[in-house]
Amino acid sequence: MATETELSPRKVTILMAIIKSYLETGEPVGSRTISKETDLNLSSATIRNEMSDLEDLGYIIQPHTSAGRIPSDKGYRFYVDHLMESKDKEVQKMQEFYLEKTEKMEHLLKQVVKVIANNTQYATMMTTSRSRENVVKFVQLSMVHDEQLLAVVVMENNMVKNRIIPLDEPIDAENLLKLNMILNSSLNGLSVNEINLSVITAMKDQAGVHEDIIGEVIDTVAATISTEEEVEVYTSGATNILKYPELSDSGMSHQLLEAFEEKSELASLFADDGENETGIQVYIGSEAPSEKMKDCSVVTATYELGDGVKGTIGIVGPKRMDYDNVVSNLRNLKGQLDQLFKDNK
Amino acid sequence: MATETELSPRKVTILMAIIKSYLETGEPVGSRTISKETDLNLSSATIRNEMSDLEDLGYIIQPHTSAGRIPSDKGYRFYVDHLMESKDKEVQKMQEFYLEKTEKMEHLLKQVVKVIANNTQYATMMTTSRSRENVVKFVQLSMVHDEQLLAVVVMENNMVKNRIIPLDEPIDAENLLKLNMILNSSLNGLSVNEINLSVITAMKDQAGVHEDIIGEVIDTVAATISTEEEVEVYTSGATNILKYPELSDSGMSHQLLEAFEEKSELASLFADDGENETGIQVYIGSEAPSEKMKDCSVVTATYELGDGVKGTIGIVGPKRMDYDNVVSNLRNLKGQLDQLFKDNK
DNA sequence: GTTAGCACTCCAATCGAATGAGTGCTAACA
DNA sequence: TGTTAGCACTCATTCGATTGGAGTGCTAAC
Repeated sequence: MATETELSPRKVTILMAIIKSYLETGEPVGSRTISKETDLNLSSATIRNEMSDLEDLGYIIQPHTSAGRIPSDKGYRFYVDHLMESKDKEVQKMQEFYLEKTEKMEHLLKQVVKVIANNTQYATMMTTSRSRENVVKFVQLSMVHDEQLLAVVVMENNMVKNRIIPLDEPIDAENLLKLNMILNSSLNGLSVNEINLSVITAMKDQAGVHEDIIGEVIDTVAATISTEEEVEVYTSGATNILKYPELSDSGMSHQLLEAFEEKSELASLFADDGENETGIQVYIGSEAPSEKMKDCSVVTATYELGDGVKGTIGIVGPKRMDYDNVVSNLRNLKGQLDQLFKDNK
Repeated sequence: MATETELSPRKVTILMAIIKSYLETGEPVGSRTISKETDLNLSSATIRNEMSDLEDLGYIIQPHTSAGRIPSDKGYRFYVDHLMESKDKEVQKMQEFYLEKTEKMEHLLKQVVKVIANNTQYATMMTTSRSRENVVKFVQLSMVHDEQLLAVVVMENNMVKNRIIPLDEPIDAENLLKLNMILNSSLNGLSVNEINLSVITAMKDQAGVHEDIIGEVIDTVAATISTEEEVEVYTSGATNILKYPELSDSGMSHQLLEAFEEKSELASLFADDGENETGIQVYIGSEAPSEKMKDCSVVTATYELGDGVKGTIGIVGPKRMDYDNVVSNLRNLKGQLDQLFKDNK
């Protein structure tokens, strides 16, 4: 990073002070303020000179002549990078919260978004990556009724899916047992995309008389474990968006809230990302993954949720976001989750 | 209804004209407008006299001196009642839409709220009544793994619930079969609140050695079919609230959107209601079920969704709502749903 | 390199006048 | 008795002008 050569230490101090003040107040910050707030013992005139330089370098912006300065995207970027570096060494300010142990992933994720949204006061969403590596652990067909067959599929990560299949005629116990054996011996240990035509044909051969039924069952099982249903998105605190005038005044808030309502859209935004990096990522303004969020900042983090499932959390707030708090929350969350899944193992 | 004696036909015409105009424009409506719009051929002065009377009677309100009149809650109420009556006789304006057939209730409900929210442009939610009459049809325990027991419960309405129970030690096939028999013979045909302590004790007695396990299983089954999880709320178009200035300007919109985000809260609002009446209900202003909605109107309708399950839909919009359109949508929905469940049967 | 001083810019708030929609009332009319 | 024309009055809204203040940029002196 070329920042060291580009900015003198004094400029860094001033830039940080400007951003800090702006994060707190939301108002453009003037030279006098900086002169008083910092312990540089410089007059406002000197600060003005430095600020003029900082503006030329693109770190701060003047909304209009005779107003104070506000950070540019580049300024925020500098602040965030600086923050990340320094926090690696320092002892983190701990953000205290606890996650209750729970059996269902669904509950855990709901809890997580709620806690984070509450702590940060920003809109929060979380989704799990549909890990295609997920493997069938157990399949079972049962007769629920004369004309209804219940198919239950348990995946390696303990996700359970089920479906009721209507039948024309009942299957007797013997054949049911046989079908169950065929299904389990053929499917167990296979991931969704390993279940190809040849596996299916082999099963149908074994099924004999009930070939047609097994076809339907397979279809059902495939649909059941298909990825489509699998991607759930959990959100919380979407309405926090309305708390920040810079977002709620423009039509922006409407679009953002719609995005949070239309969860499927969100999922795709964050899905691709975080494949390689599992750390915390900060997207400022135009860096954000969606055009809709160009006036926002987005912080994402990806976590291991055990059994090869990855979860991505995303926090959306104004550019004037309390990055410090958000990042320390996400760091703490990592700790919590890691511990949770270590214990569960 | 005493309206006929209270209001002369001419007053009715004027009142309807006022409301109609206000619904369209959202602006207070003056005497001149009415004089021109109606075919009563009366001068504005006469209209003014009549309007003065209507105000004394409480049907319309003047927001401030020298402004036009807007309908009061009582005025809206009159309009709506009048609308309902007349529409019973007239041929309904048909609101065209189609629901795709789908297997899962969940999908159907998601579709319904989406269609209605789109058609009306108001915030829409739907929930199913936790019909306590629901009865256990089928229970099954299976060993998924050495230390994991899968419990699946199917209710009479084909709702399927499942849970994985961690075990300390595996159960052998023989005992598993026995447990399954005990569970099915004891529970099948019972509704949730018929499963009381004596039933449970009886089962535990039969279970013998595995008493402790059956206790846990029962707890799980109870939790599984407990009402808590059962009430799902589907929403769509919540952000439509922002489209109506009278709601979005005051802090109102924030609260409303929060309510729509915190779905559980909504559920309880509409749950009690509609037990007796299965028709369409209109709540205007302070009649609305929640303090938060005192500046809104709420239209609810309850439907039979087959197998004794009832669904309640609720539409929340400004008092200046297009009641006509909303009601005809809900009427059409009733037709669609009835047909859908007739076919399925 | 730093500082004091000063002219200048521009936003935001304030005030007042003009505007116009709409009413209430009165007197005349059928 | 019901209807209408006319007129004075009220009040929200709009617009422009004024003002105050915060902040800058520049220059000259330290």
